[in-house]
Amino acid sequence: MTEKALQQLKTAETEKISHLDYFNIGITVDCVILGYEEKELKVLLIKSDMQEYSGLFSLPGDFIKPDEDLEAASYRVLKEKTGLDDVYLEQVRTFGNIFRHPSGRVITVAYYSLIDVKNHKLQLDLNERHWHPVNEIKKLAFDHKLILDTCLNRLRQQVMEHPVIFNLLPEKFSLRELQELYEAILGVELDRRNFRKKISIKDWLLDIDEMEHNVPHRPGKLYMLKKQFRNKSAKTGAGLQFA
Amino acid sequence: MTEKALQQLKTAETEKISHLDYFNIGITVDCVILGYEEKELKVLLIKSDMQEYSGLFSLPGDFIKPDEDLEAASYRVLKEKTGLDDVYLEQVRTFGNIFRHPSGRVITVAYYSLIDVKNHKLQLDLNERHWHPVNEIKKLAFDHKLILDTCLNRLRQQVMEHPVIFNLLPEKFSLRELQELYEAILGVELDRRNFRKKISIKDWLLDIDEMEHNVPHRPGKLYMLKKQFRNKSAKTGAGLQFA
DNA sequence: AGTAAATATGTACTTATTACACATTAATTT
DNA sequence: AAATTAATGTGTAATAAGTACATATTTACT
Repeated sequence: MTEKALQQLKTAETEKISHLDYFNIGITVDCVILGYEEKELKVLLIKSDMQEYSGLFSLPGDFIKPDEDLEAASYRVLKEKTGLDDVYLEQVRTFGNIFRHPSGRVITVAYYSLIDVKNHKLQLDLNERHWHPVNEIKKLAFDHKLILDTCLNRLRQQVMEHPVIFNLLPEKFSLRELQELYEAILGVELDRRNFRKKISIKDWLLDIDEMEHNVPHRPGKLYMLKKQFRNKSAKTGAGLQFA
Repeated sequence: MTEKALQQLKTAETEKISHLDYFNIGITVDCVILGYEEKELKVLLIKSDMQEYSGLFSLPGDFIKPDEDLEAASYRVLKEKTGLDDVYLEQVRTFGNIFRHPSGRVITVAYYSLIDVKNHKLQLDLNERHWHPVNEIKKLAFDHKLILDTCLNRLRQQVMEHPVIFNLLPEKFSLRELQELYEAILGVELDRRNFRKKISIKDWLLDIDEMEHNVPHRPGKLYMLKKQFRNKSAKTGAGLQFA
């Protein structure tokens, strides 16, 4: 940014602050990368490399590069940590308390994404990256527990209205698997018949006329998410009903 | 931020970028300040002071100060532009495309707030601040039209679930006034009986046993928002229903 | 052949949503 | 004072959605 340009940025209210002050704030993206394994919702965490938080885990994140769109930064972090790039990713909220980062002023934009754990071969032992069951997480570095909880709440709001969680499942799944996933996310038990009725009304699923294999009981039918809903942003439609 | 602290910030992925690069991004808050006047939803805009956008209006906003919480910055902007501080204010989304600001890299966090126009004496002629009917706005400086639309969509999502829009009305109001406000925000016509039924189920309103005055027809009863709902954040409660 | 464990399915009850019409009240006009 | 105007205030029937709940069926396993 040139000095001339900076002049233009200034308004009457801000003139007292110098260039260095303005631009002395770091901006990061932090990603809540969620997976689903063994009937549990899990989040990808890395060992914090900061002394202040030694022993604690934190969300993967990185600084935004000056020549990189905000959204691109979130996809980059996701790609670097998981190798995946064609996934659901949603911006949730920006966190900017002064003292949220012990080393200085850092504002972070939080995103969440949902991925199929089995579908990506992650080097878990390297880089101290691990999947952690979200229900067992008590404390994280920085304000990352708050960020995690905020993202989980947003996910819970989205989940019944939008077909967002299918990235957490394999391509073909049974209704039981889908119901168990909903139960894991919402933290409640659902009635099987009512669940099926509600899902069937949504008209999200394609009956592919295949059956489960290798289950120690009667196999269920398999379904896929209809193509038109794959990897769509949750932003689609607001759906206000009010006569 | 000290050099030592900066070292701690660096991760393997970011080491190639220098301090100056990291911190060469500006951060602002932009506020969509909404009011309601003459049965129209209006937004407070100021004349853009940038050559690139001469003649266009823009949202009020300002740089975040290094020693100021993000949220505090949004309240400060609101206070500076309207004189009000005890109002509903909600963070909506952060906008960070590279070229969204012609003078350099500026990421902005967007908020919206709702205020009672009559209740604050704004110096409209000074500073080129004006109320503009939202429905007549075709173009704004920067990406502010996108920001405005995003905030309006968020407001429309919130409005039936949370008692947020009462800041747009005087303290005492009739059900007709309230319905007209909903119609202005949602852009639809509502059935009077169904509207009243729905509002009465919410149990937000207090019947204060007063009547309208100075209306050229039969006066209606006046209501107030119950105290427990005043100036609450829309964040309260998610309300998932799924048996 | 019998048992275990899950699938698949329907109905009655309650609650919410929608569409729709008429008598009443106060101010204004004649 | 009576008539007119323009809004308020209210209820019901029909449809749709949400909830609680039980039985027969299918496959794998022993």
